[in-house]
Amino acid sequence: MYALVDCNNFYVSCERMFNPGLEGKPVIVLSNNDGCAISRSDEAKALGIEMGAVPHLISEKVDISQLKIFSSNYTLYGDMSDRVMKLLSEFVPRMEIYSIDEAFLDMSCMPFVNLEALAVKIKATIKQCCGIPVCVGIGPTKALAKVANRFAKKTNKAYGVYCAADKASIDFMLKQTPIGDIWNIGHQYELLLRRNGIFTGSDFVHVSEDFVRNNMTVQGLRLQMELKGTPCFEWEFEQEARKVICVSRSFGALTSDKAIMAEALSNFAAACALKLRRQQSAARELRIFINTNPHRPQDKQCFKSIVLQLDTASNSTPELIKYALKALDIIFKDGCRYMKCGIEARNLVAENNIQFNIFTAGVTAKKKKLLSVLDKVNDGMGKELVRYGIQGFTRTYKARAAKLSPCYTTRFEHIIKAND
DNA sequence: TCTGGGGTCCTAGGACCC
DNA sequence: TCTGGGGTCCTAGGACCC
Repeated sequence: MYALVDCNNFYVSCERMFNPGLEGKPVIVLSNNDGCAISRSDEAKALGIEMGAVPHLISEKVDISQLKIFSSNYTLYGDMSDRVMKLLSEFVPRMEIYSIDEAFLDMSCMPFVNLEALAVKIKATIKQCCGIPVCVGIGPTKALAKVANRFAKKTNKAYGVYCAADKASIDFMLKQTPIGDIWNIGHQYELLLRRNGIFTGSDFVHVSEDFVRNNMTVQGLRLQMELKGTPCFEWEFEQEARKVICVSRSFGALTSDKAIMAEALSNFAAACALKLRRQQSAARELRIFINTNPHRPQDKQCFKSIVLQLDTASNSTPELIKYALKALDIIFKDGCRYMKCGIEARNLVAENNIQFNIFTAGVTAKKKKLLSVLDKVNDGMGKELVRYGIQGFTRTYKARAAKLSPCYTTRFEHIIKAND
């Protein structure tokens, strides 16, 4: 049996935790660069604010003075997520962290436990210890646990638990679940299925396997099996090494200044190198890209990217910066107003498995030591103190984050003060 | 003024091999 | 009429997730 625990409106709930005045009010959290809404309180949803809604359109629709808006504060959300996950891990022998606000719990080795009662207890504990409301769905497969979770949220959020452990409760749930609400059925598949008269989870389960295979690939077939009760999605208890590592951001303002782009790209390359070192990988290939704003048809458009093969696989900050700047020299064009750039490390190998050549073998150990010292210093400080010159200090490209809340749990100077 | 960022998996089709 | 057959590897593109 699987349980899926999912935090309700997670980012909004994190903001509310440290700002109780937000309780009962419409609250939204914006994406990077304050672009669009990515987390909404129930009150904000009730006002008709959609996922992905952009602020200037929201202000046309609702009374903006009533709405509390926040930039996303990933430091805070990441730390709150760690706390929730740590608590969850105390209830079960094994769990899989699925995303920042969701985890699958392994309930298969608990034959004498009342799973629904356990779920109720988990929910209460997370609320009490972390201040975050969650819902729990239970089912014999991951997909059914997912559907059960959504069902709990929609039908009885206050109780927040649905146990789809037997045929009757599974059928009951699938009949009431619109096809588009099922995990792994996105917009395109929803349209396709509706065109073919499939409107609910229950309809989908009864469609022929051939139809599903032909129209939705083996992934669709696996999903159908899961909804019928046969597990096809495996446990992933250990976080597998990433196959691609990408760092990219939109700028706070459009720019045609190559120096600014170089600064941005250097910082993204440094972040990318750090991520590579954290998972003990090195890249054999880098893709560097720069984009103008596709939403401005009046501007000259430029979408350039280039893939560079590295002589020797690398996760070194100065190396990646060097390649990034070389790439920028090749693809940068004067006269375009750029909105975004990024770097993607691909074709990764294990760090201790790098094929050196005759020129690089000796130097690398020394470089590696230097970088590990640099990482240690920066880690100890909780922020990036030691940097390369090209990374700069202006950060003029920086994304907008006009309504950022404090890092309540990770910075001493941001800790809440109690009035005496 | 103005639309996120970071991932995964699968498939079709082309290049190339014997 | 009739232009091999069976592989591998790579890439681009499309679907999905939070």
